[in-house]
Amino acid sequence: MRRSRQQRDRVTIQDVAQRAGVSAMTVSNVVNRTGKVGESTRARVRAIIEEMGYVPSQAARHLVGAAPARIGLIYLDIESMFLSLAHGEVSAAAAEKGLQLMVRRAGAATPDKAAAVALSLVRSGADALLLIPPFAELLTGTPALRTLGVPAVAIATAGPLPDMATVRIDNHAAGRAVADLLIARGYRRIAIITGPGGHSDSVARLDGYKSALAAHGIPFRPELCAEGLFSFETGLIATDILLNLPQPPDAIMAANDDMAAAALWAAHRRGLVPPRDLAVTGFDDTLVATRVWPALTTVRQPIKDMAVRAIDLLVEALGRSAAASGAAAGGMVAGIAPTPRDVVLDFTLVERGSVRPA
Amino acid sequence: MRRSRQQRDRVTIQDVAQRAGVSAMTVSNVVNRTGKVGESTRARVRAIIEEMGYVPSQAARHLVGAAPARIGLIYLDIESMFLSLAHGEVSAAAAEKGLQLMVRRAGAATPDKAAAVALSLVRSGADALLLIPPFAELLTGTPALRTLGVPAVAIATAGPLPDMATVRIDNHAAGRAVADLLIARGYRRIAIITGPGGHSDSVARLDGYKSALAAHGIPFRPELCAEGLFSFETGLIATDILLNLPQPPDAIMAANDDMAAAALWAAHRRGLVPPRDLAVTGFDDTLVATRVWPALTTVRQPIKDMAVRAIDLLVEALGRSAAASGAAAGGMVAGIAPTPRDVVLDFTLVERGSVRPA
DNA sequence: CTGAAAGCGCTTACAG
DNA sequence: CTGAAAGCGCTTACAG
Repeated sequence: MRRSRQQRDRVTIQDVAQRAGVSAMTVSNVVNRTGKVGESTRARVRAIIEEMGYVPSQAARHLVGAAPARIGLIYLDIESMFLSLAHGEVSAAAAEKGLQLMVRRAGAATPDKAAAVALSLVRSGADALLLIPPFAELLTGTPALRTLGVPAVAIATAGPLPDMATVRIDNHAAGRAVADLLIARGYRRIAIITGPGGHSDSVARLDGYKSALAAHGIPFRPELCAEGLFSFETGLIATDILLNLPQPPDAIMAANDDMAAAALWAAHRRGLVPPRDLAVTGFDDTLVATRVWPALTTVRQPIKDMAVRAIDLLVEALGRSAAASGAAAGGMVAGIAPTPRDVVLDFTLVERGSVRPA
Repeated sequence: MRRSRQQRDRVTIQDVAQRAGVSAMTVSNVVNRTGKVGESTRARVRAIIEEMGYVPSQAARHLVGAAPARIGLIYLDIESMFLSLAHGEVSAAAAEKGLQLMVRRAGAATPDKAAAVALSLVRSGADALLLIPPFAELLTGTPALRTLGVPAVAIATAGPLPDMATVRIDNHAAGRAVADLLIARGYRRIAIITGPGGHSDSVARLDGYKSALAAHGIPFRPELCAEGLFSFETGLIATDILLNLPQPPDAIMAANDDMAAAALWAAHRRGLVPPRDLAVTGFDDTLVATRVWPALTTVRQPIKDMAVRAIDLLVEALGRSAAASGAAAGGMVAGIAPTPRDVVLDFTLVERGSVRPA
């Protein structure tokens, strides 16, 4: 009489089978579209499934190893619009493909922490890892990642990585595009607030900036180069340092929108009116870009597409590893198409009010 | 030789049992701290679990109905800082308790859509529902919710609801507090941008605003009352309407931070300098509150605490329904402590630069 | 084209 | 304090 929580009105494959007068196996074959079931049987079973509201138990499918894989996501719990967007999009993309996302928070952004969380994720059954900043950089090259033995794909890295697939934009080109725009608009003392030194995407953007200056014969001045940590607060500090320079910049390129918002903030606080007195550009095109005044000219990373592509890569890698073991069992050896290891998506330079118009 | 994806190096309860020279049941009892295992056995088993890196299979636990419940979350895919924060905090709180969160997107904010998604969630195995705005209001009172037969708890509602537990702040008091502050700072033509008419939390805040005016002998003027839809764009429109009034307001109370950011934006666009020319207040204390200039004076809803409390209520309700069926089976009848149906948490009025200081 | 059997990893009664 | 047995809902070989 007593039913466990699971049993709550659950229609099982047996119920459907019995009602349809077939075996559970046949129902399973109908549900999974294996094409092994006759047309008439299939139609009848489908109708009954619909009528009874049957939904396969994910738990049971997992148990027999037939469920879609579970992918592990490590996230850093900081107030970052970009990370929370990325987190959300990955979550949506995974759900779309019917994958289960296992998210786990890393207390700090250190290789050790990252490795520990990755390990715990894999032990709990994660079949693959999806890395969002800064975890790809933290984990790449470590023995931990190799030991885990699960495929990993990273989003928004600076470039390709040897031990995982990557989905990203061309950060060098993006940095170059922003600097080119600023130069085209007549700014000449262009400062840059980079991300933390270790972040190679930030380094790539800095290089793009330098190449733009060089192309236009503008000398690179180290004092116009300030380092931030991607946070609003560090953006504020960096901007104040820049604006206190004997010859302050007329434009500031920030490595993300949060720091760009801070640059605007610091400018307002001094009574400067952007973009007249100071141009500011962001990066990522997060929600804050359109909330601040003036709205930020920024680089849109296609986060949603990146998430979708990353999930696709994961599905592919997972499928391939299954196929590989099957082939091995069958005695075959080669012929497996290589997964693209580095997907580079287009970015968009979004022009808004924080840079003066042409 | 061939192993399914599930089998990837998984250490099972059997492996541990064998190595420890006990039965799987005993290992299970150690893992689940049932207290039925002797001290020495427990210590030995624990050591072996640690050594082998055993992690129980959630799938298997689910299958036998012993796993922590799965809770369904319906979300609306709009660009709302508050909703994305709430989503994130609920996700974190659920993970903290080891609950599995099943999130599903509703295409539109209609009762039908909401009911359909809720049903699909429950059919897929959700044991309970966690409702974030606007789904509690959409679902309350509908036969759908009653039919589902799972406990539901809602976050950030205007008041208690008859068919679900609620975790919220006192919206009337919050509206009153903001208006009181504005009046104390000398503002007298205080406009308000509300949420959509249907939203009762918005109505409650409006009432709080009215009561503050009344308490200070300031007449309520309907023309100072504009309706928004919680979006930045509608905030912009509402603000322009207010600022175009023959006698424009000297302060604007917005129903959320996004619309407050829009009010600031519209003010800047006209060359007004806040808070000198116009005070603006927000609601929710989301990330944008500190990104805009000047930073928003706003009401902080304790989203994180709300999420935690909501999850706790759910766990409690789930446990109780299990206990209830157990008691029923044993022939008992009453004595079940009622779950608190309406938890009211404290809000905080956060003063920042968008209102002039005392 | 369809099915009977075994088993995924775990826990719940039920015995000792 | 400990264990043998049954079963959760599904799918994978293997037969017909």
